[in-house]
Amino acid sequence: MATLETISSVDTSPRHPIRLVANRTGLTVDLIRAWEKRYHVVEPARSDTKRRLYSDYDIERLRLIRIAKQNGRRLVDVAPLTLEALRDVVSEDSRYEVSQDVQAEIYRPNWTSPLESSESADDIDALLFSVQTMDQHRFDQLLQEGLVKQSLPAFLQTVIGPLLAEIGESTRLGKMRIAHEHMATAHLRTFIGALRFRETYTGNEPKIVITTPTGQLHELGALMVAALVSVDGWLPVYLGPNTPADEIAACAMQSGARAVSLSLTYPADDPRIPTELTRLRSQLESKIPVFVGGSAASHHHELINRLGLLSPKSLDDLRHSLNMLRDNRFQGIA
Amino acid sequence: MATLETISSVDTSPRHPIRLVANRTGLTVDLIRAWEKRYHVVEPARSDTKRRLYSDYDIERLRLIRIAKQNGRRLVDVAPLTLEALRDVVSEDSRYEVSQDVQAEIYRPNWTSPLESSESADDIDALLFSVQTMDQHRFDQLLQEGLVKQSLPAFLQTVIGPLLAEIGESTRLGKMRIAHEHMATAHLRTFIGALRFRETYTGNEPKIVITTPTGQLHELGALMVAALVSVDGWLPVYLGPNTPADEIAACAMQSGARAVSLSLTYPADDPRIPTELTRLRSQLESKIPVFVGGSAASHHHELINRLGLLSPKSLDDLRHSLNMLRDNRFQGIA
DNA sequence: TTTATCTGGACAAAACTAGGACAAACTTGC
DNA sequence: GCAAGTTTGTCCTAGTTTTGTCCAGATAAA
Repeated sequence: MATLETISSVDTSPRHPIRLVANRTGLTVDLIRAWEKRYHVVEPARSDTKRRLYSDYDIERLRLIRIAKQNGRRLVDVAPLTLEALRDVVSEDSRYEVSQDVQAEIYRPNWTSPLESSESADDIDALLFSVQTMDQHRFDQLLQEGLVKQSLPAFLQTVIGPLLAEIGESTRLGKMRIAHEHMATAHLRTFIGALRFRETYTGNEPKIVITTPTGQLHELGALMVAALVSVDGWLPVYLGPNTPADEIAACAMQSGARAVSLSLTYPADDPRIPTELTRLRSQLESKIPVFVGGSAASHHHELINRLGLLSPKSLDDLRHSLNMLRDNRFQGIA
Repeated sequence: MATLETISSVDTSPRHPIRLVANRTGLTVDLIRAWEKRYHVVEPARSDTKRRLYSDYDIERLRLIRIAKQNGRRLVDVAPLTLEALRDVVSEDSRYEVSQDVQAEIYRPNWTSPLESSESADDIDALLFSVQTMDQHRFDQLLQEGLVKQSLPAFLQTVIGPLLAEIGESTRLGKMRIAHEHMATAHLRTFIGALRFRETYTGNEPKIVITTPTGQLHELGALMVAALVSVDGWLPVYLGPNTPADEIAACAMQSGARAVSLSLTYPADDPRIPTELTRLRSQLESKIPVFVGGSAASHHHELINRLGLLSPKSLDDLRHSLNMLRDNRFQGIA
């Protein structure tokens, strides 16, 4: 539960000086102050000597407002919005289309006393049921609702991850048809892919190449990573599944990426994996870390260590390492 | 903020400044004002300082009028129309927007001949350039802009189709890296997948199962079909690529689909295709037509005829057949 | 000491508004 | 086929609002 708390909401503890906020958001120091003066865009806490101290929440709001302005919004209109409302606005605008967002209250049934621990479990059951009845519309609806209820990282970890595991298991045991699995996978591909549009783009984000190596055809894990890291201010260079090592390296070079993330799921013992990982590591600058995740990563534990690749224990672990790297506090292999 | 109402009707609350409207519709600020001055095309609300504030309804009208104009309509004629009337006009025009023979060529790209010149050639060049420079943000932006300029069917046929052919060709000739192709494919997968959300859902739509058979891993063609048919009031049951025949049939049965559409692209001569198509046809009710499209469909011409499958000559041909089927005027094999 | 941040105000650039001018493209009438 | 009229996109001017940048003097941090 403690870990869930830390990832389910944006940190509101005030600690960042204005200079850092300016660097992180791409705004000038003067402008941040002017916005505060005129529209109370953010009202940072103060140190005992009146220095402004911004929280992660403030920074995220400023980044979103910058994007909203770029999209043609007026400061007056966006300044009073909450973080969630801002996300919606930016998401809607950057897609140039009617928002697909659904207000959770309308569809949320009258659960007067939901059990805390099983709340996500109920969601997953409902999702599984909609898959088995091939009710696509309900499936999409449930995904949207689930996302409204919690933050994106929490949603991916508590709903999407377990859902994928359940669907895979059910199909393997014959409780569900391959057709059901296909439908769910296709919809999740669309859904998670669209999540990246919710996030902001300033042009200053550090880049990370995300893909799966040759032979690995399942891309949902990689796509989840892409959605996840964009929350933390990275720009994912997403290449889809099944990318040869040479191409990954070339892409990292051309795009100037600061990291590479691979996802291994199935088949776990593909004989091409050692070759590909070795080639990738040798062709990449050594200062660029390679993260290897996914359910099949543990099958290659020894190889990963030998090559000096990184194998985060969880999505949270990956996020943490990337945050360190982004802020130039990365220490390499733990 | 978008609520559920947005799904069935368009929001009329005024909140968008003119710059944002210009961004979304592709019109210039001057032009929007000129249209208002001359024909009262839209009469936006005003802020307390006389700034124009447009509603979603206004934006949708402007977007449709832009398309109608591009199709040769005069402003005087379309300016007074309601949103619904405009939709009808645009939908009717889009049927004749592209000449039949050009469509056939594009839908079934000839990999050895270069792209024919068209109005969209500049757009495609810009898209190709953004792929080669790995400028993902620009790529997405260009896709959005392209979609604003014309109707969805026309956009898929004049931009997306040729773009895919061009990328494939460039990669084959070594002018482009595999990494570039991967990035473009991944983004297009997200983009086209998200298009289906634009359409409305009443629950009464006839369903069509859309997928690719075992061995066919490229799903973009199938996904384009899914986006396309939803414009004409079908509900696509999209299964992603690589679905076994038994599963397609089971899915069609469970969902009560009235048609099945398959896309064949690569490899064109996969030995599993005859078996799979035969199995599918034998397991499906005979009244359910199976459409087989994609660049590799012509390699199986004889097989398709023998099994009584349908091979539309173009995306427009497919749309036409489906419209007939939807209205119960379908005559079977042409 | 030097550098960074603070407040409050000044100023200028950018964006918007209204009204009108103009040329290119298109239509109509002969 | 040509001239006259109409339609339409773009541009201009001048006044207002909104927004970004800069400055001065004071205080705090490195």
